[in-house]
Amino acid sequence: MTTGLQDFLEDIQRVENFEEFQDATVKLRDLLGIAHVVYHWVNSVGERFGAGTYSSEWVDRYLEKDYLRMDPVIFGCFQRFTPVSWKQLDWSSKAAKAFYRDAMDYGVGNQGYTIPIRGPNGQFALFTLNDNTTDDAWDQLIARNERDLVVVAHEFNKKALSFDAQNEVQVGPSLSPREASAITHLAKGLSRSQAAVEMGISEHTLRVYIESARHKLGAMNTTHAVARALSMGLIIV
Amino acid sequence: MTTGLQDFLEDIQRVENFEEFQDATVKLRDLLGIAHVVYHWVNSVGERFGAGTYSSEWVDRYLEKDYLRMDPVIFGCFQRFTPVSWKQLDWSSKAAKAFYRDAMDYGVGNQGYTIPIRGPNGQFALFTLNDNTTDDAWDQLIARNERDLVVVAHEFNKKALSFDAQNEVQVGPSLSPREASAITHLAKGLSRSQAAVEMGISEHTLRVYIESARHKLGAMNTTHAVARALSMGLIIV
DNA sequence: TTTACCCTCCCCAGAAATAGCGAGGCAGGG
DNA sequence: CCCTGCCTCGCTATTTCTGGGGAGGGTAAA
Repeated sequence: MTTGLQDFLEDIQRVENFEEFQDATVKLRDLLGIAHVVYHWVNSVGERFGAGTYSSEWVDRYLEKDYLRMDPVIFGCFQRFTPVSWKQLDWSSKAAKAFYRDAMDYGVGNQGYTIPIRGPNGQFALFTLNDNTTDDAWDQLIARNERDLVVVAHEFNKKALSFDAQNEVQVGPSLSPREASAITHLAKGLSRSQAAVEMGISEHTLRVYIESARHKLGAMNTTHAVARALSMGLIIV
Repeated sequence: MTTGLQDFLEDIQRVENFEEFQDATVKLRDLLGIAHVVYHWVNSVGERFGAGTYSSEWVDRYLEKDYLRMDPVIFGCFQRFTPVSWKQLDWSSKAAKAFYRDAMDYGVGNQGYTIPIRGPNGQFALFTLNDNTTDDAWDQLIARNERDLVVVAHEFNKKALSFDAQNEVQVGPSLSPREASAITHLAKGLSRSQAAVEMGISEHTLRVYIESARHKLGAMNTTHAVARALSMGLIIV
């Protein structure tokens, strides 16, 4: 560790509740001398959890306007493994530009760096640093802390997951091999009859797998089941 | 960084092909003075990519016996976010015990530490350290390198992903807001009629969006379209 | 201004999926 | 040994989707 982040890691590990978690984001912000530090996650059921230094006005507006569905940071990170500087993202669409302007108006800085983190059952979280500064200054800050930040982001996520585990006793469903196979074929676009041929079983049997998978996944129909299996990482197309 | 892993990180970043990737695992093994270092990724469909210091006999046997389906390391890591020591896993089932004995016979050490890593589109990889030593010695080694190893694991995965990306020339399609919205509702489990109500339009209109999205995505049916939109990261449920 | 894409609405017939019931065999863990 | 979970197959009626065909108006870029 080349900066003071080493000590900060110890702090995170002592976090025991949401308030302390929130405090940790503030502390990290001050430590780095930047405008904002934010952690939030989106899970496959649509629940959300977040902490950070954005103003509550901005958070409310973000939710109200459903910016989640047009935020280039979300989209960019969703398709990527590596952290991204916001500059690298595609802000060309009209919606994205409007969103960007709106964010600035609510005190979000022009420079951002977001680390995507993925957990079990399709959990997807983002850890973001934000500031108002020049490209050069920002790049230097990132370059200096790049590796440590990955570790910090993971520690934040670990904590967030541990909070969540208290509430949810469930470990997420799992599919039997045949169920997974059936759902996978459907996700590839095969009809039930085609999938049955592919698997060498009767369509009736295949249907039982789909039904069974549907129930395990708590899905209302086949399409929903496929969507859930995909976002929980139970199948891969 | 508290160990020599700092320099090693530079090495990984210079890796340009599979041979160098493989060499990097060997180098890390020697650096840490342990028996094995292995990176591999799992793709529940069966595709795999891997590099490491396990003997080819063991790798072959692993595949031949389909150990992927009963390996407690795979299972454990799949449900977890944090790295695990193999000791913490559940080795109580008959199949797991047989697998463990077999692994020992093929030169795998009794101590293991595996870091799960998840990427876009349900990518799931494992980075494993392995050695033959006492519990105490192993715990100390891990404690000393815990954080650095997370970074190292991520660098390995980044490289592996970049090799894979060379093969795929993807310039995905994009959906119009209404199309994306329609597909998102279907992915949430709504029927066409429900989704139409939700969007405040007629079911006929909704159908046009779905059709249009289907064509853009090159999908054979609605389920396929939803699956593609999800795995391309075009929608978020 | 033209072109292109987006949003909205309509009809119909055939294909496919769904919900609800059933049955039996086989393996593993407690 | 029993129980649970998995794999396999069957029937029927109802609902939903799919694949064609239309039409008109809006906005934005070329």
